[in-house]
Amino acid sequence: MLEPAIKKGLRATGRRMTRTRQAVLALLERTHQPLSATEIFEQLHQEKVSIDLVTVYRTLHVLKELGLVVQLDLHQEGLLRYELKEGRTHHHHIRCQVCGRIVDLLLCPLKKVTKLIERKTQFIVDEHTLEFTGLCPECQ
Amino acid sequence: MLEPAIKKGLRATGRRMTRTRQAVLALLERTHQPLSATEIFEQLHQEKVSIDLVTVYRTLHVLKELGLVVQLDLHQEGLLRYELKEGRTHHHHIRCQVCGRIVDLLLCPLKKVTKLIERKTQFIVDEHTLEFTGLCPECQ
DNA sequence: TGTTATTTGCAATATACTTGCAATAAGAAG
DNA sequence: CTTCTTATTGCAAGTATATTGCAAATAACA
Repeated sequence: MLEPAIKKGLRATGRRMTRTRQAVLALLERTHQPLSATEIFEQLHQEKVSIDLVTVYRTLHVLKELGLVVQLDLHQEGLLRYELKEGRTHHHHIRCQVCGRIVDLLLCPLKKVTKLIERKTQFIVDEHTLEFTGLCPECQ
Repeated sequence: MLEPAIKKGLRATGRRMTRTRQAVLALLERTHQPLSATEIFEQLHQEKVSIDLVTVYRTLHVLKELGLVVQLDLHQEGLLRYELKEGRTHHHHIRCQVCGRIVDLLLCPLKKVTKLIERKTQFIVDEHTLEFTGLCPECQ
């Protein structure tokens, strides 16, 4: 249960803990895959939780602003996914092109590369996307 | 001029070289930034070339199929860009968050990482996205 | 329990991209 | 150079993801 800490974060920014925010958070907590807004909407409807898709989008926006959730733009999906941060460190993902399963890669090999890019381009690097696709063991 | 070679590729797949395909190719050739479908559409219109946005999308689709063009999904843009392949090797990009300028990074640091991922996850890795955002020297 | 500001749902809108179909044009054949 | 076949185009409409405006509902404090 991460609710108490989250409630604090919400209150600190003049926001409220609501049924719908609880529902979205709880779903993200018990699902071990990054979810899209539509998937959250559909899953909650199956569970007879009444929530509008717009509210899902707005909730995800707030949770992202509070730093509770990470927004993912996986390779060749054309939509955004979200996963709970919950003390986890920066990492990347690989998605199976056949079954859609997403697996965490508990690594980021880009620290040195970022330094190199800053030296070569004179940019100040802010963020990066690094996402893989392939075939999972079951789908090969 | 890469037209003759391209014409061959088109003919070989039962396709034709048309005014619009020439126009899109020529624009990609003289522009040294990856372009989106909308940008191509607008630029050609400014140059008084009559072309429909749908045709731009379809043309890019064909050029990608023929392997003449690479499709890019940069970090936090929510649209696809295209650049001519034209003998260039696989590389990545950094985009300035302020002015939107896109600079080529003539590197891909992921060969070893890919091997590692395959070993650890048992996936067969197919493709990856690696794109950076930051501040360019002029916008800092 | 009442008050007020936040949040929600609904409808409408924005943006990127795709599809169906009749009209047009490329380019091969005569 | 004219004709014929078929790929290609433009237009209209459609799909998918995400955003915005506003009145109604609700959280949380007094």
